[in-house]
Amino acid sequence: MPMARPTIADIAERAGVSKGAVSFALNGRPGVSEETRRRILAVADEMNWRPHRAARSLGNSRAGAVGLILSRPARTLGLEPFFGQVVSGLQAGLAEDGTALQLLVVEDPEAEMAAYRTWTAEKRVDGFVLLDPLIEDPRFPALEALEVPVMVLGGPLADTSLSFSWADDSEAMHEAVDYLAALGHRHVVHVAGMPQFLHTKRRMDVLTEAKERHELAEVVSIPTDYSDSEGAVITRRVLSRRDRPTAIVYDSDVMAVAGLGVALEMGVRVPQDLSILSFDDSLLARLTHPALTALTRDTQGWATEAARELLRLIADPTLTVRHQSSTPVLVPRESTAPPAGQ
Amino acid sequence: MPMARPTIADIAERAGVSKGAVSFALNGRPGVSEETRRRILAVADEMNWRPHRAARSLGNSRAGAVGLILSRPARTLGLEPFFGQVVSGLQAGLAEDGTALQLLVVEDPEAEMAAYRTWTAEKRVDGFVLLDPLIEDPRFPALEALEVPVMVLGGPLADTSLSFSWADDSEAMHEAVDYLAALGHRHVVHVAGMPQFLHTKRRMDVLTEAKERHELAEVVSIPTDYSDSEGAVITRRVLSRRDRPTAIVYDSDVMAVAGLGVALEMGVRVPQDLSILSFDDSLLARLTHPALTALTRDTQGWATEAARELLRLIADPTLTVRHQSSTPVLVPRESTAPPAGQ
DNA sequence: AAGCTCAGATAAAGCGGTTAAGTTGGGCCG
DNA sequence: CGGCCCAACTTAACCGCTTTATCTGAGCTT
Repeated sequence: MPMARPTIADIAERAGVSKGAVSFALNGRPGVSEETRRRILAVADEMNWRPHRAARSLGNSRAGAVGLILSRPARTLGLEPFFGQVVSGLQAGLAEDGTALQLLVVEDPEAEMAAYRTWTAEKRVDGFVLLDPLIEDPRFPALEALEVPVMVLGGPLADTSLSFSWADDSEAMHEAVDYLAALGHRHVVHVAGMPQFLHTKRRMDVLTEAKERHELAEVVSIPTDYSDSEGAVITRRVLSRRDRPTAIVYDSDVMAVAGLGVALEMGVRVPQDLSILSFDDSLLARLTHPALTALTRDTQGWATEAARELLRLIADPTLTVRHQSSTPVLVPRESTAPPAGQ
Repeated sequence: MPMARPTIADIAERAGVSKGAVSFALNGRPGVSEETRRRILAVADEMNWRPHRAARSLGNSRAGAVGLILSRPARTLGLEPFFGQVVSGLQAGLAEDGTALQLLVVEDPEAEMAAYRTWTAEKRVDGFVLLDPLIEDPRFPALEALEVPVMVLGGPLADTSLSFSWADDSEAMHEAVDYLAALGHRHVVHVAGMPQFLHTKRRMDVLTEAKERHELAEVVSIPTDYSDSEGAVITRRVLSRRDRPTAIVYDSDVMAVAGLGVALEMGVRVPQDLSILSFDDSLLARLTHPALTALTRDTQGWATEAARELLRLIADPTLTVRHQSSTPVLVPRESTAPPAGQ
């Protein structure tokens, strides 16, 4: 029969020291001589000891986990590659420290807020990662009030003490528009994401500004809910106009692929009659024919960096981290070309 | 300043009872009268009390979490919609009970095994969910030895005491092959998944058997690593033969989409010259043109059911659960048709 | 040699719950 | 009316680890 889980008391007995000494030794803090430390570590190793998580948490009031709470319809998780990337990226960063990732998917923002409160009150996690910051995000003040470490993926954020890690979407959007303008496009439609998202707004702002800079004839941003169906509907609508755009920028690859499908269905050739650019890259964008020109970024790496910053923040809650990760890069593929008649 | 987190001691004092009574009341177990219970609950509610997770775990030796450990290259997580579906499905089932899902992504099977051991030793979780059972899966005996509740997603499993929840892949594959045969296909290639996976083997077996049953001229299963690139390479190879197949069944939608791309690139028309069927459905399969005929199933619902079963198992570890979920269903779309010259 | 300091260890008090083992007092029985 | 039982509570131990005193003795000072 397997021996019961050893505790530090067992180690202490076997090593002939006190529980306290064992704790000091195992945590690498002063209070024991080097020699005793080595002896204790040897015994612990020999007995195959592992700290009991709950006991440790109770003792030092660290949960050893951080929370990620998503309020999107659950099925979105499987659809948007973004989530998988973020989750595995976060996980990688946290794992370096032995910290776990607790995931919760809820249906609405109220449930999300409730979960922040509950998990904080239960000391279930040491901090949170927030996705998709909104323009006037009600979660920010609430979380500030909870006085819990938070790392927002997105930004930059003003008017909040919360930490964030951002990528320069504006710059990336500039690059995209400059590229299209250089190709000779003057009628550009932007199929955007949810208008309340901060990054959606920033992208739309760049577009408005770009219109003047490049003396474009038309630049419109149309907000959506990120679904493939809205992407398709809007594409169908703008391609049905007499004065149709020669280029469309999509805020997600799912919408871009849906849009491409509509173009095919309507006999609009890509890229001859229409250029398509996706502000989001993934396998999806590469598997289509033609493959989609996209703004690509290392989402996973970004999330890993953010996770590390969050761990720093948890270690020292007085910090406010403002971290910037690399700017998305334009990867030209087959879906963009100069407009016909150019 | 915010009042410190209330503990049951605070509640006890305020309600004029002992800590024990409070614990009984809050957990709905006998030992207090209905009236006292109500009073205690009222006080707890008023003080906005939440149980401290670690304390509770230490007391009743339940971690209140289950683990999901994946050993796949981290990027796969973002690529395969399957994972997102499973994660959100599990999460939904566990949430009903307030149980959390701990996720870990590791690079290789050794690290996966190490994590099972560590998490069990640390009492970090109460049980595990296993994905992708292998034919002679070394994880099974190891986990049996650890004496920890486990629910395998896949099966059916023999020679193990582990519980599992399965969907009848064989039956589904039958349906797919019958359909193709009925359309008139006699040369069918199966671009399979990893050969060591149990479900890959079962699908391949069905195909072999189907060959005789339907008197097909050719039926080949070609194992792959599930990557889009292998899917493409193999498709290119089989389509280059003089005697090319008239239908290809892919074990994942990612490979199916990649295969469709190759067909387009080679001027092979789908479905006129080639029928494509995907043994896996997701947005991906629906967004392509033509949309892919696929075997579809409610992965998320399956995971939710499995999660519930795992909770039962944790409550009563003597159980061995054998749960069957619904069989995948064939959804004909545009990528399948009778072969040319039929 | 008395007085200090300080490293190296011990003992014991938590941390916030759960739970086994008492302790009451009222109702019911013969 | 004494004896018993049982529901309703209380006490206190315990879960496994951390952490804050507290203790001890060797080495230095003066």
